Amino acid sequence: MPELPEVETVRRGLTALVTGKKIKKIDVYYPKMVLPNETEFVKQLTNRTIQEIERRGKYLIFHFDQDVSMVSHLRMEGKYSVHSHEMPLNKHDHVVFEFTDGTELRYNDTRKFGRMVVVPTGEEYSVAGLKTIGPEPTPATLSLDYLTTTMKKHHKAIKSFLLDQNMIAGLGNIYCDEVLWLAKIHPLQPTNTVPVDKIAILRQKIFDELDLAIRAKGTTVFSYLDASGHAGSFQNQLHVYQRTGQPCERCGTPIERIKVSQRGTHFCPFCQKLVEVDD
DNA sequence: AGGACCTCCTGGATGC
DNA sequence: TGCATCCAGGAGGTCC
Repeated sequence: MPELPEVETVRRGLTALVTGKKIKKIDVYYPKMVLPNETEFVKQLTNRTIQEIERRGKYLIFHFDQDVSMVSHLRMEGKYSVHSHEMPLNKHDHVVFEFTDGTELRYNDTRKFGRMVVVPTGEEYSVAGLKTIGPEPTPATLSLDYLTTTMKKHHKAIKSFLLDQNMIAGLGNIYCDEVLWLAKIHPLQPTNTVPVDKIAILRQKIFDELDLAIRAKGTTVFSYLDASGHAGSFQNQLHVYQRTGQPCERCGTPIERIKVSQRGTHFCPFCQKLVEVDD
């Protein structure tokens, strides 16, 4: 499931592969995937040239000439790849952008959860999801003050808080579990009961972990690959995610798995104790 | 505010 | 072996 590091890896790969290319033709094999509708999507993007690819949280934003942009979310299993026009399509290739140079950008998505929205440049943030997105998790954009203030306002489980893209952008199931283990916070700890010193540690762990993961070109889970078809390697640096029953690297206690916000959640019951706090 | 649950999807795992 | 059923999950939605 691509999260911030994986989407950033895709953005970098695609930037190198398709910047400057002009779209000649678009084939949509699963119309629900493109918005506002297939006709408008194809009309707006045909003959446009890709100028820049941006990322915000887990969203990719393609900027074209003529003030046209496309907001793309990979959701669970979305993948972009670049091939020559002659290469046969793969199963689950749903949208194909054919360029004037004989190559094409293909969007493949087994579960069909991904969506692409074409909008006038400047209106990207009117797209649902981006409209209310929280700060980017970098030292410059996610201040300790914001995090402390916001966390004091919410009573829900810290894992649910971290997963909420309106609170902080970019974290998904894998990195939430990882940063909570790193910061030694129980995933069910009510957000407003996390002590200030722990909040500062958590914030720093988020920055460090995302930096590390981006440097490893993301985590490869199931079928996820980057834009050039290469697998990331960060799965080798995970401490708790999908390690149920294996010993905690710090204390040896078997990692446990529970459900939080409908998500499989992994943690060390010894290192990450639920702290009772009156509030 | 936030939990509980549903929907969208498919393939891999599990059950018998 | 084969068929049925369950499960995973990001985000958006409803209901209470």
